[in-house]
Amino acid sequence: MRRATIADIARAAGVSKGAVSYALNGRPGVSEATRRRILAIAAEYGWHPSSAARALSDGRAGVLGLVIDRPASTLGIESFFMQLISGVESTLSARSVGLLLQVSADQAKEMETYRRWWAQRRVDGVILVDLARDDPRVGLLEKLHMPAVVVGGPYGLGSLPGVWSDDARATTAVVEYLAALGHRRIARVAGLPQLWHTALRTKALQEATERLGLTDVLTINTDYTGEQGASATRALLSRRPAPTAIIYDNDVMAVAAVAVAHEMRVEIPADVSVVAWDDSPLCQLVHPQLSAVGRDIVRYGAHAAVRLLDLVAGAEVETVEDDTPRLIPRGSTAAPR
Amino acid sequence: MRRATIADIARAAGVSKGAVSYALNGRPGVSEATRRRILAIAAEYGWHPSSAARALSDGRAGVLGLVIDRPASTLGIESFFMQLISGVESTLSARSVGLLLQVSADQAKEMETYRRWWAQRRVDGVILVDLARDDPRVGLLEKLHMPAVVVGGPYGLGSLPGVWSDDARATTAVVEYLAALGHRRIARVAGLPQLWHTALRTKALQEATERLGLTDVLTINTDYTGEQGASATRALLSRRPAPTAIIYDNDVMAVAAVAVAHEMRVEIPADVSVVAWDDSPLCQLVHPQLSAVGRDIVRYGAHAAVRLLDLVAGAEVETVEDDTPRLIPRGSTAAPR
DNA sequence: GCCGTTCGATTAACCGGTTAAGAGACGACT
DNA sequence: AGTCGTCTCTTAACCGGTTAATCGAACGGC
Repeated sequence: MRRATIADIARAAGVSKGAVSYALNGRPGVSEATRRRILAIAAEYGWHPSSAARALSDGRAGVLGLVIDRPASTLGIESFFMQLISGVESTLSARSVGLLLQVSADQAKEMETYRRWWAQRRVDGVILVDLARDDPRVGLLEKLHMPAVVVGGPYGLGSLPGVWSDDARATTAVVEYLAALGHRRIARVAGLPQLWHTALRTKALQEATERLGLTDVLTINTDYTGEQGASATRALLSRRPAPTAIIYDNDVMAVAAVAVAHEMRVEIPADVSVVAWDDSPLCQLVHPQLSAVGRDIVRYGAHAAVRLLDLVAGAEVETVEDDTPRLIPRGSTAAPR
Repeated sequence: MRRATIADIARAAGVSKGAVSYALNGRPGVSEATRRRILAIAAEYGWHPSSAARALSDGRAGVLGLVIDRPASTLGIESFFMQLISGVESTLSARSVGLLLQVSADQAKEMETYRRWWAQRRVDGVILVDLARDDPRVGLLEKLHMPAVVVGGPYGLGSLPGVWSDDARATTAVVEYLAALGHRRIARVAGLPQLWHTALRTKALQEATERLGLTDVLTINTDYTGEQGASATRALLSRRPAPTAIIYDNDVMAVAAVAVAHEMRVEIPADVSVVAWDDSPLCQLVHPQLSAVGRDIVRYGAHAAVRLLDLVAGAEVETVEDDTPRLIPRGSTAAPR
């Protein structure tokens, strides 16, 4: 059966296309009786407006875009993106707005995608993730005047609004907690150094350890994969003196650390305490369960989506701070031996 | 700066809209000189066709859809879907086709999404995942005449083409391998029982153990979460006699098993062998590394996307068998003590 | 010189909606 | 009775592409 168009409904109701459009959009211009008749026919036909026709006519695509440029290998197990997508979706699907997803090879491709999407009017705006220092994507989106909300901040946003969480404060809290437990040598297995949040955490870690008079802090940068997390952990645990606490920039690397500790006969938390950043179910899957810095990523994604929709609708949208991530102590942190 | 339309290009080149369309689509009807001039102007303007206008005109959305209805909590860490999406994307982005993603609450919502997407002409077709027995989605898509490719099979597909892998054969191979190692009591922590692949694996497991004269096989169904995997593992390891080998239906539950074994002072693989189904980087993150049944999920997704594009283009598409998953032995399997 | 082709371009309709402008019908008010 | 306003509905243009039909000019053949 052919999919119904507004003309089919008009014919069935014995009115003009225009009347049908008014009726279906709840606008004045048709009597209540006619409106009800038209709505009944539309429902019977299972009619929904053609997204293309509506987009062409009112200039709105009804779709937001998200580009992720991480390789499939790391994308798979790191739960952050899937959680974020779930959150974005919860906002969008309630409003029947679509989410166009692209997994990109690199930043150049990602930028090309923005240009194309915008020229094609395929999306009304995009959510930007993995904000880096001197990120060229910010300038591009500004130049295109393409609505965009950054998941991240508060620095490096240019004129784009962002949704950010205070990683620096959370880092300080973690360091203070570890120091209170008696740790003096804290190390960190960090993510990509060019990312803003990596840099912010690194800086906060340095400041906090300095202020508290801790020493021997080492931050090792990685690409977030379990392999690099594991080898960084091996390197750290082989130092003499070894750190008594290690902070990991994602859940995957922290889990890898548990395996490395096991393999090296190092006990968690007796010999070394482990803190994972971005709590996830994965952290509760290993033994001991991992103390983790957590926040509601699903809600974080939902917030970003709401703000992008507002921005697309023409509202003024300011950068906003989301909840500060907080430490959830579990079995992987304790006083050093 | 306003985004260029075909009319802008026509004006700049001093020709009609039609001529521009012919030139940009590589069709006859314009001279080579004019074509080159038009192409140069289009490139200079950064012109791309409005997806809405093109969709309206030729009836193709240039977008495929994917609905996943798992809760955010399990979606996050199970790498299957992200890998699948990466694979689908690798095919689609090469052809500038979009992927519309929806994370759905339940199957009813999912089916409503299909109806809406199709009526709205928002997608040209969909990829169906998590095929269940008597799956109502199959009948719906058939009724709508909506192009769809199922990731799964070969049963329960109705008239829809599928891309499937022979889980039964892989299950048999795993059982034979464990039997050859000397295992007599094999258990399995399975996924949702209504899913076809769960049922197929269960049946194959029963047949193989029966044929090999193995006993005391127990299959416990779960919802794929680490918690349920952990409690199923606790239950199994508490039995007397306990199974000497356990097969898990996803990577997350197998990882949870490692923690449970640790907690219960049960040694892997000396006391119990563990096999994970659907290998992922996660399996190599724990100690010992998990023997796993693996296949290239990214490629699997890419295959499904190619077939769906063919189907949308009007080709006859048959159900096709993908590579059979194969066991990758690592440190979690050995002869029983 | 006339006719039929071919080439290169234009014209106009169409896809399925939205919406400004206009046109009847009807009741209220002066 | 005439005028005005309101309500309901129709008409037609428009969004930005595609494409069948058409048209004019140049050219070759007789």
